[in-house]
Amino acid sequence: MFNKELIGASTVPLILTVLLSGENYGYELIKKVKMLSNGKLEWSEAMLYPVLHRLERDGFIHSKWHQLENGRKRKYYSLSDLGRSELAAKKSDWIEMMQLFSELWNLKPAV
Amino acid sequence: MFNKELIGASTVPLILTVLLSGENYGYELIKKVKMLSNGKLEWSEAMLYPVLHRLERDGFIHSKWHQLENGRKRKYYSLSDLGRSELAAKKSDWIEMMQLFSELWNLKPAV
DNA sequence: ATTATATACCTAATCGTATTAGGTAACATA
DNA sequence: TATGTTACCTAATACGATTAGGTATATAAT
Repeated sequence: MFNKELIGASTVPLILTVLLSGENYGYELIKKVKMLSNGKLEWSEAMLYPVLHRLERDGFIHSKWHQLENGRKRKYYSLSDLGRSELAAKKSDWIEMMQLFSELWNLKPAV
Repeated sequence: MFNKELIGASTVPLILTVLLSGENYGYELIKKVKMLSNGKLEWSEAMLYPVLHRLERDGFIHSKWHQLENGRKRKYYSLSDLGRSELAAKKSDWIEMMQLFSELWNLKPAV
C-alpha cells in the first residue's frame, strides 16, 4: 500500500503513539493501526513482532504476559519513560519533515 | 539531525522534487536540500551518490556529463517520465501518511 | 465431528539500503 | 604552498523490512 521506506519511518512512531493511550498486545496493534489508517496500513505479524522485540531490547517498551480466562496468553506492551521521550523526538522530526514537504509541495502548513 | 528512517523515506522524494524544477548535479542537490531544509538536512556525498545511481539504474532519472570551461566536469541529472510518476506516487503516499499523523497528534490537517 | 477461520505468538534467511570509511582530482583562496 | 571547496566515486559494514516459514488454541461453520 505505502512504499517501503515510508513504512519504515512510520512504524515505530505509530506503535509508540498507540501505546501512549495504554497497554496493547501485538495482534491488537495490527488491528488498531489498520483501523486508524482506514485500512491503508495492513501490518503483517512477521513485520511487527521483530519491531516490538527491538523496541523492548532498546528499553522503549516493556512487556508482560497476561493469562486469559479461556487459557490463551497475550503479551501486553506498555510505554516506558524512555519510550515517551523517543516518541517525542520522532514526533518532532516528523513534524519538521511534514513542514518541509508542505512548503515544497505547496500544501497547507502541517502545524 | 533527523532519525535514519525518516531520512530514508524522504531522500528520494526530495531529490525528485528538486529535479522537477530542472536538471541538477549531485553536489548542487546537497546544497539545495540543505538550504531548503534550513540546514536541518545535511546529506553526505557518500549517501547521495549511491542513491542517484540507483535512481538512474531504475530509470527515474537520466544523467549527462557537462564539461565546464574551467576543465571541471559535472554530472547533471534530470527527471524522466517514469521519475515523474514515481514522484507523484511517493507524494501521494506522503500526504496520506501526513494526514494520518496529523489526526493522531491533533495537528492541523496537512492538506 | 471435522474443517476453516481467527486469534496470538514466534524465528531464520534474504535482500536492500544507509552509513562509515575510505579514494581521486581540480580549482580557489590565504 | 597549504588549506578548503568543489565534484565525483566505491567497498565494507550494519541494520532492519520482508518473505517464508513455524506453533498453538479458540471459535464458527459445515
